[in-house]
Amino acid sequence: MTASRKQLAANAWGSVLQVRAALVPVFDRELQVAARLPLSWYDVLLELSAAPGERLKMTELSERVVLSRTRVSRVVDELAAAGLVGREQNDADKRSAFAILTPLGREAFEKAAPFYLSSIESGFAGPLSDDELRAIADVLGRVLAGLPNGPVRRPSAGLARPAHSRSRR
Amino acid sequence: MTASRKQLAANAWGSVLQVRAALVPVFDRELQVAARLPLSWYDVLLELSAAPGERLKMTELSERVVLSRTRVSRVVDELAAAGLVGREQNDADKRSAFAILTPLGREAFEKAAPFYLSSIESGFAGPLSDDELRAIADVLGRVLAGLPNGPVRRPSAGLARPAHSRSRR
DNA sequence: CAAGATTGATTTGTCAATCTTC
DNA sequence: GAAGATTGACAAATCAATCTTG
Repeated sequence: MTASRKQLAANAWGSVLQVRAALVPVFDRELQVAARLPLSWYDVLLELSAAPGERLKMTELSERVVLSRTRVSRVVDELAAAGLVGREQNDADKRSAFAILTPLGREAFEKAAPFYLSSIESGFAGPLSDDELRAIADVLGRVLAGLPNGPVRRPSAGLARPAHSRSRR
Repeated sequence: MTASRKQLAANAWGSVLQVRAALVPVFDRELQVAARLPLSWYDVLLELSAAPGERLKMTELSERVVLSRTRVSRVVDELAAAGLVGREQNDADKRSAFAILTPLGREAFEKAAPFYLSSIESGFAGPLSDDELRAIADVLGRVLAGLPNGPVRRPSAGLARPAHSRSRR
């Protein structure tokens, strides 16, 4: 049974859907148990940690996080209420404001990250070799690069390096 | 900059999240425009088409479709209201009922499938070789196989072959 | 009382309208 | 009047409780 191009494509796409559907709820729970953070919070903290000055405009944030602009507004509200991020005026353009990581937020993220990374290893990466992981990131990265919106690359989704080490674009 | 195992894992996982987040809304819209079907309907029709007798118990259906048991109940309601699936008694076990594809449902699915497959090609598979598609399905398939719930394999997510041609496991 | 399935309440996420600043 | 962002109305998805049959 030689699979047609369409079948190959559909199988690959289907596997992406299934893996994410199976794993997201698991990771979310594990994170909540281990670090009291919902995945959506973690994602925002991660992106802020990785950003220069630990701050991003809302639009930038929603480009990086896998969340809509609207949703980001709400999540940042929640995070601000919890004291994990703050909002700061953008003097150059008063329409936009920065979301900025607080010390508490940094601490929360740094505590949570190892748990999340360990979830990824045990639920996802476990049975895969380094080369296979590289291949996935590479191949799916090319898919993203080909999309209208341009490549919205994330920092490793795990531990952020110190802010100044990232430049991008 | 040699990436650590954890970074590799996080990157690969992140790319899965991003690809699915970027593409699902696009495919959903394209399907609605082309065939007046939401993706969730399509998914159910697909699984029923691929099932022996074009019928499945609700639990079986929710194992195959990327939807919760609850959600499947509701989607099947909608599909039944639209005349695309019917419900049928299971005489062997009256607790459960079958969802079964109607002729109208089969027709709707067969009309929609080419559009969906073409979305997959243009939005996802486009820049990838056959081997790369195989690699993704294979590697992510192994991830799924390693999960507690056991591998929930889907039929090709595209065109279903006639019910009797599927046996597998 | 466990398995299969559905329903009601709640949460989560999105869309359209709005407000402010450029 | 367009860009950046938030808010209220709505749809989608999940959780807990329920009902029925085994």
